[in-house]
Amino acid sequence: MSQQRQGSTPATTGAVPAFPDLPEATIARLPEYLRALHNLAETGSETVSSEGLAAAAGVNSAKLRKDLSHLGSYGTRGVGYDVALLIDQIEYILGLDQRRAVALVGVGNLGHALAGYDGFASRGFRIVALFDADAEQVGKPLNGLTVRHIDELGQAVVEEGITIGVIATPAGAAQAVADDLVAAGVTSILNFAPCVLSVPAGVDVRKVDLAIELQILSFHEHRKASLTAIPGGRSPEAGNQEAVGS
Amino acid sequence: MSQQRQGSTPATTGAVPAFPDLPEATIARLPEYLRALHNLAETGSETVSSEGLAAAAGVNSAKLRKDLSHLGSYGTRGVGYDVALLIDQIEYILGLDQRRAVALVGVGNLGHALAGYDGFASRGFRIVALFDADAEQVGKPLNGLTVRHIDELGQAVVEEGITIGVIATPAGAAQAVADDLVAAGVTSILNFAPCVLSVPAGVDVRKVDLAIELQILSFHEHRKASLTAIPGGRSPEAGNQEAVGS
DNA sequence: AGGCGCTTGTGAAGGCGTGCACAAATCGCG
DNA sequence: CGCGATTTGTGCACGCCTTCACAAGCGCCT
Ligand SMILES: NC(=O)c1ccc[n+]([C@@H]2O[C@H](COP(=O)([O-])OP(=O)(O)OC[C@H]3O[C@@H](n4cnc5c(N)ncnc54)[C@H](O)[C@@H]3O)[C@@H](O)[C@H]2O)c1
Ligand SMILES: NC(=O)c1ccc[n+]([C@@H]2O[C@H](COP(=O)([O-])OP(=O)(O)OC[C@H]3O[C@@H](n4cnc5c(N)ncnc54)[C@H](O)[C@@H]3O)[C@@H](O)[C@H]2O)c1
Repeated sequence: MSQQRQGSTPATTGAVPAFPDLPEATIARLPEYLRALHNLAETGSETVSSEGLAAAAGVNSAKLRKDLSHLGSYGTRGVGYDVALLIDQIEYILGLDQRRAVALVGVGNLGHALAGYDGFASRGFRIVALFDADAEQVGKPLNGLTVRHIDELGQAVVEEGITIGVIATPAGAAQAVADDLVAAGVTSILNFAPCVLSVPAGVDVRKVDLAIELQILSFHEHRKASLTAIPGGRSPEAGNQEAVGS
Repeated sequence: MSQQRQGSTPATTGAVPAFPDLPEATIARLPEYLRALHNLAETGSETVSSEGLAAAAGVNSAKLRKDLSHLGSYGTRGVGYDVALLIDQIEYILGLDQRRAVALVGVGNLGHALAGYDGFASRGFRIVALFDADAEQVGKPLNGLTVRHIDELGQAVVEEGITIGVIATPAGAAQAVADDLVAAGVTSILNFAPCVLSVPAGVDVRKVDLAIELQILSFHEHRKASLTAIPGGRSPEAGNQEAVGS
């Protein structure tokens, strides 16, 4: 019922580690560095110091240096990092030089926005197929693609070489869609539905839940308010305002 | 019948610490617990064990117990947790009993989807105002609200009691919008634009970058592929290219 | 050629988070 | 009323991550 998180992969062969196993925290920051580097490249910068790049990415410079050191030594002491080289390096590590094919399932409110988003194409991805279960949607053109029925998923995954699936269906359908994606051969899923997905080992799932983000912000608002306000905090039992329901 | 006092919180003022300072990691999981609890409540469950709730939320049960223990002791040994009580408790901690007012800036592709999303309303938030800089958009009705010009932001924040702002504008405009939001009195920002925002201390920013999520998945795809493939990894300097699918 | 200033790469320390394992507490039942 | 089954709450150890601080390396200037 769990997902992701393989145990430590012990060295199998004594082969050269062509693929350094980076810390998860580092991996999560590489895309941010990459975006900052692309911005720098556009402004004509040839090199950048760890301090400069760290500022552009919003992180500590020591952290950035340690992150990059995991990829190898691509900086020059006294000078900094070669912007173009570092871009290639990070894009290679992230596997972006392959322009991965992505399938989007659920062409509703959110799905439409995602399908029309050009920020994916510019950052290494191609949405190559759209799916929905609603007969009303199937067949409609959308941003150069035609919405297909979910039954064609398996076929499309093979034909288009899809490795990543995006779920933008209601929560109730998300697990079924995930099962379909896995069955079709997809091994990475980005889930926008507010629910926990169960997938086999070897399949990676990342979840984006906007309501959770807002709730975290709400907590900090609450905390900030309780500090500036009168110290007497109240107890939650008193049900004056109705609670949220769903 | 209410106290969330920590057993050992010495060395403070005599004031009661109505607000336990939870670990960030715990805070980030509370919304997930809350969602799982609402699901359980709908199925009629009165109580739930840490094991059961942990499974529903997709976490380790020990972790869940430790998280909840930070809120106080709201479980009963040998029985489990009272679902309704725990919901109230978490909603109180997260400050959701106030149904926070949210402003959405940028009514474009993504903004339309967000404005029409009912998942916010059902989880403690009210989008009370929509803003855009485009004269074309201003004045248009959208999901019961009228799009207003960004200049009216300051006024609306006061009138509507807005504490959270959502930025759904292009990256180039995001910093300016953030400045406007802060100037208007907003102290929490959810940013969808792919850029780093600079805000004064005391203002919280959370960022959602979908391309980053995909890139992290891409990394794992790349890693998985490099394991199953021929061990001889290549160096990225060689500017070759390989495409998936065809 | 040599020195100087700048920047990287990293050892070490500390903090945070996780998960195990178990004592304490509670309920149900005979 | 006591006992066993069950489940919480938590002490503890371990590993990951962050941050500091600095030696090593590089280029430039004199
Ligand atoms: N709209 C937003 O801004 C937003 C924000 C955050 C999260 N979400 C989440 O994203 C998901 C989609 O939201 P939405 O507003 O687009 O909903 P929606 O109802 O507008 O769209 C859902 C789409 O999924 C399709 N669908 C349903 N079952 C399917 C199945 N089994 N296979 C394929 N397609 C199926 C429907 O036909 C519909 O077109 C929801 O889980 C929602 O909670 C949406
Ligand atoms: N569309 C998506 O699915 C998607 C996904 C991920 C991230 N994003 C990001 O979200 C942001 C919005 O994306 P989009 O596709 O909706 O873009 P969009 O161009 O469709 O919409 C942007 C809107 O912002 C408005 N705007 C511009 N400058 C403004 C300002 N100074 N003040 C107020 N409003 C202003 C524009 O008038 C427009 O209506 C972008 O940063 C994009 O990278 C979008």
